Amino acid sequence: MTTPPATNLTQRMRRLVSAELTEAALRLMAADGFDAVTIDQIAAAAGVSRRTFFRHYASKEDVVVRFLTDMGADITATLSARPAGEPPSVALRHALGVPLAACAGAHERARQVVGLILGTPALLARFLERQSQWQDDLAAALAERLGTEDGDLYPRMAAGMALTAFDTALHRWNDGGHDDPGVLADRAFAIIAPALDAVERTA
Amino acid sequence: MTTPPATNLTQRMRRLVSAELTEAALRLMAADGFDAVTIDQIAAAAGVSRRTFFRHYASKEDVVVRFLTDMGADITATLSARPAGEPPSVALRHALGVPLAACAGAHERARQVVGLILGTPALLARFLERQSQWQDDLAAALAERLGTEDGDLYPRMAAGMALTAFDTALHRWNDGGHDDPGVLADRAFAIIAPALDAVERTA
DNA sequence: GCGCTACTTGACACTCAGTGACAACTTGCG
DNA sequence: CGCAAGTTGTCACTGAGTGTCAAGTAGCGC
Repeated sequence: MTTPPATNLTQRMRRLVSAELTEAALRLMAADGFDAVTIDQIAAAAGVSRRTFFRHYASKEDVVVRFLTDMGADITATLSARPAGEPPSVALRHALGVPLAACAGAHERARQVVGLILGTPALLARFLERQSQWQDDLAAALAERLGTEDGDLYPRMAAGMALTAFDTALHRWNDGGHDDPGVLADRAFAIIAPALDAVERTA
Repeated sequence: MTTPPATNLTQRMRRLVSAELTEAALRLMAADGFDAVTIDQIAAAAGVSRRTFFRHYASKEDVVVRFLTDMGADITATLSARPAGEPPSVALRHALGVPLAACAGAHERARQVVGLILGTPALLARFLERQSQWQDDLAAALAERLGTEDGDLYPRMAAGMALTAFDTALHRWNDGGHDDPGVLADRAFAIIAPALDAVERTA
């Protein structure tokens, strides 16, 4: 879903270089920290020129955070695909299950990336900026689902609460907690459910 | 509160230069946009050298976002000062009332700064990073207030929900809405209240 | 197979952000 | 008056990010 099949050899080569760059970047950053690694080092480790790095990624943060963009589209698509009668709390839990499943899937790599992002101010800032985009998209999809009028604060609030639950689960999973991110998310969503599914919503 | 009285002349001069820099920065950015303004231009407009700019502010973003740091301390202090028996939704509403009041107070300037922040990706990222710090502090203060055990997700969730309400009110106030930020916040907090004040909290 | 177009790459040069070091100046205090 | 502390300007440097141009290679029609 996030990796459309590469038909051309040119496109496959391009993807290969991108993958080489992210792998080199993550390996170096895991060892020395985000700030200590220069783009020259990343490019050299991947066997390309510095200029080529910027043809694949817009910035040093981007090479770590890029995949979040595609994930945002998947999240919103998942929400839109949920049955119309489903309560918002359940639909949102399924939507945010997409990135959580990605964490639970690639355990070692995911923990490394999450730890790097949450532990680096510059990366955390970019991460939150992406989440802000997720919130806008989720709110739009929710408003579409529920047919709310424009002035209503509920869609954006619901999206924000769901992302708060996601964030809290992610933080807890990252520092110390050996729990599964899914069960942490379930606990977090149980807290916000009373607000998401308040009775007078349909009135 | 955010501006301790300057005793020394040296300190007063320093504050004056800082104020001159922020005013020059905001004036230039309001005209040409954040990215188009260089630090050389800001320093020149304030009548100081480029190096001096960096002795007052750590980065170009910092000159716009600095005041948020002091505000974070005020917010947490306000929360801690609320009566112990007060429900979390009310206490948090009062705490987040601090920055909202700052908006309602300096109308023209506040709208300018908020519009600049919400409309500039780099500034939005820094803004959200600061809010993430607010969330940590608020969660710690809440855990202290309620005497929750370490594994409990509630304090961080409650802080996140309150900040979601704050953010939503701020966004709505910024684009279009001529409402008072306070009443927007009241509407937003009414949505999250059922989750914040769930009955089995004290059990 | 030949040639043309499109795409990617490397190399060079440039602007701007941010930092370290040093000398000159001013304030605060004895 | 004289000294310690703090602020400022200048110079020099690293690193991020961008524009431009020439060279090389895949894709495709002839």
